[in-house]
Amino acid sequence: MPPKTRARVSKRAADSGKDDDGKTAVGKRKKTGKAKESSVSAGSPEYCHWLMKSEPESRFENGIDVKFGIEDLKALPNQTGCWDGVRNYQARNFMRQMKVGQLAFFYHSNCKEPGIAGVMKIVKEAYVDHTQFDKKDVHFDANSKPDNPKWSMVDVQYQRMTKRFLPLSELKKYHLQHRAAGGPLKDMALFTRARLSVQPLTTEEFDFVLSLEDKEPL
DNA sequence: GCCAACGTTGGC
DNA sequence: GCCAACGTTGGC
Repeated sequence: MPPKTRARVSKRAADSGKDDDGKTAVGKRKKTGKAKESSVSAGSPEYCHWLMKSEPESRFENGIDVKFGIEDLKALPNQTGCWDGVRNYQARNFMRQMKVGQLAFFYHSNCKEPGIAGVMKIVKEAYVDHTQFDKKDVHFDANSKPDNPKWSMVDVQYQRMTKRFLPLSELKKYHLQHRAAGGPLKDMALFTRARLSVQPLTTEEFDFVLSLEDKEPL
């Protein structure tokens, strides 16, 4: 059985050279079992902003620490890393829609204070996540074969910290307000698709969240 | 540590 | 292709 873990990033720097060409992941893919694969072509909106979750606090999975917070991304060469370890089809499919230059929130999950810590940029589009073939990796997937890889990743580069940390609790208050009275966060995936580790934001959602930087905490 | 929510698996 | 059982996510 494939590991069904939350999305997580390794401490690996992204520039390690050997990546199978970045385009294979985006093109045709075989149907893989029963998981629903949303497709861009089927009239779904094309998103251009994202939110990606990772855990900033130490947690051990099979004896391996999966901690990877925004400070860890910042510390990598070129402040760039590959977002490996995503083992959920919807999350993977969103990564496959990402384009170079697009912005994503770095979200801290499963920690003291969950919320948005900073902004990063997509610097390489989807390509094969090599950790799926690595028996020693937490995210090894015995069902995935190199001639038909299941999982993809993108490279992200640190851009900046948000001017202040934007806690989940605050975002949730806005979400509830907006759901009741209308507003940009009424359908935010963070709340409507709670467990999705890579998720899209509309421009309105993204801009509204960024505008909170300059506001007093709610 | 609890547990609700929800994605995935597998029997039928 | 349905759906109950199972396992994981992730806030609290």
